[in-house]
Amino acid sequence: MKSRRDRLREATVQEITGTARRILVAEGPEAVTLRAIAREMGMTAPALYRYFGSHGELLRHVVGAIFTELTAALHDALQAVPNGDMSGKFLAVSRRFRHWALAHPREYALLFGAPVRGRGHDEDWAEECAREFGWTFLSLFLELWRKKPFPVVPDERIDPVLLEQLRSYREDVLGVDLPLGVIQQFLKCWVRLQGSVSLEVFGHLEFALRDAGPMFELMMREISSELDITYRPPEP
Amino acid sequence: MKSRRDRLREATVQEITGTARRILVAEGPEAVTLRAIAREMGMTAPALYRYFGSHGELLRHVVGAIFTELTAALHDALQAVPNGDMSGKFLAVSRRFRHWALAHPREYALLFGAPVRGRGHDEDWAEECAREFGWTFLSLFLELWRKKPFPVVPDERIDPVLLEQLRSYREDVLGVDLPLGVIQQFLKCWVRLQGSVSLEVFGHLEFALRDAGPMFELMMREISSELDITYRPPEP
DNA sequence: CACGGCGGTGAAAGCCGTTAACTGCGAACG
DNA sequence: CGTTCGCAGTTAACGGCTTTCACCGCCGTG
Repeated sequence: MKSRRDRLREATVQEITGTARRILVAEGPEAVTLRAIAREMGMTAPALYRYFGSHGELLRHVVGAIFTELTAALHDALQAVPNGDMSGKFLAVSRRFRHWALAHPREYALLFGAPVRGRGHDEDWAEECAREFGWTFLSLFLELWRKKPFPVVPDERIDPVLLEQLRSYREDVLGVDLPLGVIQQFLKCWVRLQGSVSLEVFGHLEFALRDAGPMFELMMREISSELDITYRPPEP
Repeated sequence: MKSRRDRLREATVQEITGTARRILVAEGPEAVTLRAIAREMGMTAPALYRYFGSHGELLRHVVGAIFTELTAALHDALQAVPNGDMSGKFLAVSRRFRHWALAHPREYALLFGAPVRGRGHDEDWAEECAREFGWTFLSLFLELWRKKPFPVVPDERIDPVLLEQLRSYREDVLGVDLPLGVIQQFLKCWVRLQGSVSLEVFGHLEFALRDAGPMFELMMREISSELDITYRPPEP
């Protein structure tokens, strides 16, 4: 049972992360200071210490919130595709990820740039949100393979050093029963996907491309053929 | 003709960027403050304004210096391979890039993370260094294609939006005469290369892999086959 | 030799995070 | 109902940060 106090507190926490994020979007990451947040809320900076142990802890909380929003966006894209259509779901989630990143570059930079080190007494709430985010893509990938298996390299043809890591990831983290080649393929795809999105968002393709969309679609075509997915161009 | 004053000034500039970088490596990017640099040099912070217009300008100068060092590292790797061996050169440069990034994660983050916006009266010295860095890889790629052409998609089968951008990049920036498919292939490879290195350096593969080396080599194998290169595993 | 400009200083303004002491006010308990 | 306790918030202050300003000594040039 939540007391009135608890509800108020929770609301304040939400207001804090909300204003922090508004400042992030409007004025960039270096403008997200305790004083600025407090100012915008009609408070003073030390009051924020009633809610977060430090500036970094607050930031990590914001990171967590953004992660869950991103996850929600992916799920939204997922559900907009009819349930049998695995190819459609895969393409939709991938495109939604890129689209979200381009629409929220500063949030993306916060989530996927050089990480904010150190953790508070939340231990790892942000980490938990990040894991959940990763899981939405991974679970889709695994479902895709189960429903419509694509060819996968047998264990004997995987680099032994890599094999061992894949195995421990499967056992210790996933706890599912799958060929390790599937996990290898997942990582390959994920690296290409997030890699290309990161480069684009951070502006590292602008030296040649004003609009990297076609390059992204080209990659999606290649990935689709690797996964035995029927590629369809985006709608709009 | 450089006067004595000019030589002294240049030496001081170098000392500044040197100590800035030492602090960056030892204590992280947020520790690279004007005061810290000045302290380490036995000066006071305002003195640095004789050399750089602002903290950001100094940082961008450091970025430029690091870019040229990275470029030098790539050239070093290049020349260690006998001159005819294009496959060897391509593999060597790619691996050296990853190796340098892993050996200098903080510098890498400064160069390839979310960019430091705003420019000083240098206009774009750092940009110039970045271009030169990009050019070392691009020129190698083009030489590779000229000496041993790999199959390339004809213009008609390139996305028209992409085609236009590739064309203007070729005309306005490169000024060379090549099929646009070559440039498309270059961008595809570069995105995979830098994308995977960025993810690894920023720790975004640690959720599954402790050592991403084998994944990188797997990618190099795939790229090699796309470029008709004879893959050879790394030496050590 | 005089002097002007360059490299340096200290002080100060205005940010920042963080801590500490203090103050009401609402809720809980006797 | 009255007391008390804890929580949200304040002000003041410390130290560090960038940046500007006024000042000063010295070196090289004319």
